Amino acid sequence: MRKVTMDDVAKRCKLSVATVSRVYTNPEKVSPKNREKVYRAIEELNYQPNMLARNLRKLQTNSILVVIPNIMNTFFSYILKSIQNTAFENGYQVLLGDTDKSPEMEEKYLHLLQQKMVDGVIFLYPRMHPSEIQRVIDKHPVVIVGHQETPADIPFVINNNRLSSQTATEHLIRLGHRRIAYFSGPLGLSLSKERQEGFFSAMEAHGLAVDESLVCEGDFYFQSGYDLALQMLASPNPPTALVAASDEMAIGAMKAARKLGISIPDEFAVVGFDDIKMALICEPPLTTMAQPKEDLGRISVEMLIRMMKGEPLSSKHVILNDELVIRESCGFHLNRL
Amino acid sequence: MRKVTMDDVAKRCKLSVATVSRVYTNPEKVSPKNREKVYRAIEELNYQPNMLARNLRKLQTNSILVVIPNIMNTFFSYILKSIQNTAFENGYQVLLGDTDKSPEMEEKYLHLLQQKMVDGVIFLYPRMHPSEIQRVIDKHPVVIVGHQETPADIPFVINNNRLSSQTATEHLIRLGHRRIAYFSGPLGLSLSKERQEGFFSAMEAHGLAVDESLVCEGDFYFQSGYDLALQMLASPNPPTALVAASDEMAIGAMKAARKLGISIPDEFAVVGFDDIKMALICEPPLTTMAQPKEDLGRISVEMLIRMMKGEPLSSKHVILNDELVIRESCGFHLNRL
DNA sequence: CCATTACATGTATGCGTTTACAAAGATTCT
DNA sequence: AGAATCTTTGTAAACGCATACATGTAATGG
Repeated sequence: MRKVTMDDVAKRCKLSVATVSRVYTNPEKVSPKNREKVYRAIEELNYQPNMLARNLRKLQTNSILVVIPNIMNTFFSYILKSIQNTAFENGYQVLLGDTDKSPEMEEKYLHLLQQKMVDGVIFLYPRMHPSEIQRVIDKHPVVIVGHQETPADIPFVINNNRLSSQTATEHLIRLGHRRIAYFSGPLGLSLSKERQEGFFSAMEAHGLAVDESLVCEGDFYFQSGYDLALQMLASPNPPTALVAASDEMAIGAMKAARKLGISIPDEFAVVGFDDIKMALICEPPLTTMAQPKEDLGRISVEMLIRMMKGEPLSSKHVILNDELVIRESCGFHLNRL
Repeated sequence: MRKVTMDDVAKRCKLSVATVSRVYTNPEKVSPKNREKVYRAIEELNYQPNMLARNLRKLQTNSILVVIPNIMNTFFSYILKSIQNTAFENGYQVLLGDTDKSPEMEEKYLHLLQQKMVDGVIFLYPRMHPSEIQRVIDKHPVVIVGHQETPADIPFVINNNRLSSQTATEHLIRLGHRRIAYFSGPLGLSLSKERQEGFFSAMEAHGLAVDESLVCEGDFYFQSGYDLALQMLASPNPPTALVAASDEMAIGAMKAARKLGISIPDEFAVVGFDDIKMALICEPPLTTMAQPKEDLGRISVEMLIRMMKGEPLSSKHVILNDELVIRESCGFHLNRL
């Protein structure tokens, strides 16, 4: 029982390869009688079309590449999951490109486009410079998720970082906090800057001074939130609340507070960003700006598919809104705004 | 700037396609002088070989499929990450197949093998029946991770569930606990059964009776641990310790304990299984059996690559040992065994 | 100096499909 | 009935590369 090709099934049912091929691509073009014969032959021989040949002939692979900073991060993997689901429903395979946040890796993966290994790519939170991206992809279908600094007109879908950060900050202000700290992500990233701006503008809008010593740059991860908070909370004039640009940092900060015997939310309120799985499970459950992860994934795939099919995009840039989910880390958790 | 093929670069440097092709596959077979010319032409034309053609010609894709129950689960995604890294280092792409634990999805993804879309697959924690797997893969390279019920001789790499569960239980026993609860995973899975056996055998070995009302079947996830513990801890005669077959369930149980005002580890000790990221971050940090996730991933890829190359396997079945990492959820956390 | 070998290159075939085109058969219309 | 049209099928040419084989050229040995 060696490899069975389309020729074999053609012989088997005494038809040409062309008609056999047609029952796959244009079943309605072949007579019901012969179609039946072909199906039977396929069944009997347990034939499966060779995708390599099909791909070469059609010059497409029906697969897309997802370039992702880190699959271990549940925020990213949630989006990835949404992407995979949507892709699968539409008959696309997804190739995984975990970059460990390295621009070099990003570029390597992008080359799969010119090599025709994938028909398109979804680029999650790129670190590469936009103009570099443009240079590499050279008119291939790409949609970017989570980053809008794209002078080249690459389609993207993002959330409204500035607004959301503002909302988070205002939540704390409304709760009576005046001395509020802010932990940002790496400021090299535009989304970090946007979120930081949102914080500043909310403070300003309410006539609150920002103590610069209370705004620090982290790296989005747990440890940095922990370290930063440990130091800050032990200082002479600690903040009463914190806006963190990621849930992990927020949770790290809470852990630091607990270590110092500072109770949350009574003595220290914190709000995070992302709504990762842990936000619900940690102690106390974290109030956070929930990003529309599912939509980010789904919409990006839908856009990409349209591009790959050469259909027009209703809009090249999609901006989604986040939602403040209030749990217990800020107090007054029964108040729905 | 149209699609540039190997013919173009051949013309450009006034050589045949054969020699151009050879600088990719057997550079040493072409004279240094011409090799240089080819390189230059490639550079000038910005040529990238078309993988579709190459794949068809060589009847292989240099990519592997990873079938995975759920990428959102950091335990799985850790292994996936290790797989991706190893694959990348060896020049392989990884295609993602998230199944949401559905055997039907598993089977669909497995078909990519016969369709030649991938050269081999790594099958993480399959739910399909082994004989079904055998039927579908039909002599293609496959290695299974985390499941050994494979009458068909498919290579696998697993951890020693029975032993580890025993070790975890003994840790609690040594700490003086006698009334110990056990939360298992779905008992349809062989690894759940193995872990449960380990628990029972440890108890028996120490002459301890197992109260059947204290062993419950969960589903590995947070919520089930929470629900089970909430009920059990509120009962008249609660256990003083718990062995959970997953970290998520363990953390769920700790959360339930906290809700009931039961202090950990003083009134209730718990040990988990897996050593997921959250185990370090949760409160208190969880003592757990750490699986060799990195090795599980790396070794499975290494085995698969050998198989794809037709090289012999030094051993078809690899069994790795877990490691008890002692943190604070059982007390006496300064004691290294 | 020619026979033998080693090396470098070119020619041409095939990998397994899809599809444009041609051909043949069935159907409709005048 | 013959022309015109539609439907169904077959023939053959790609798709872009790798490679067996043939050819040509340089190096080696007697």
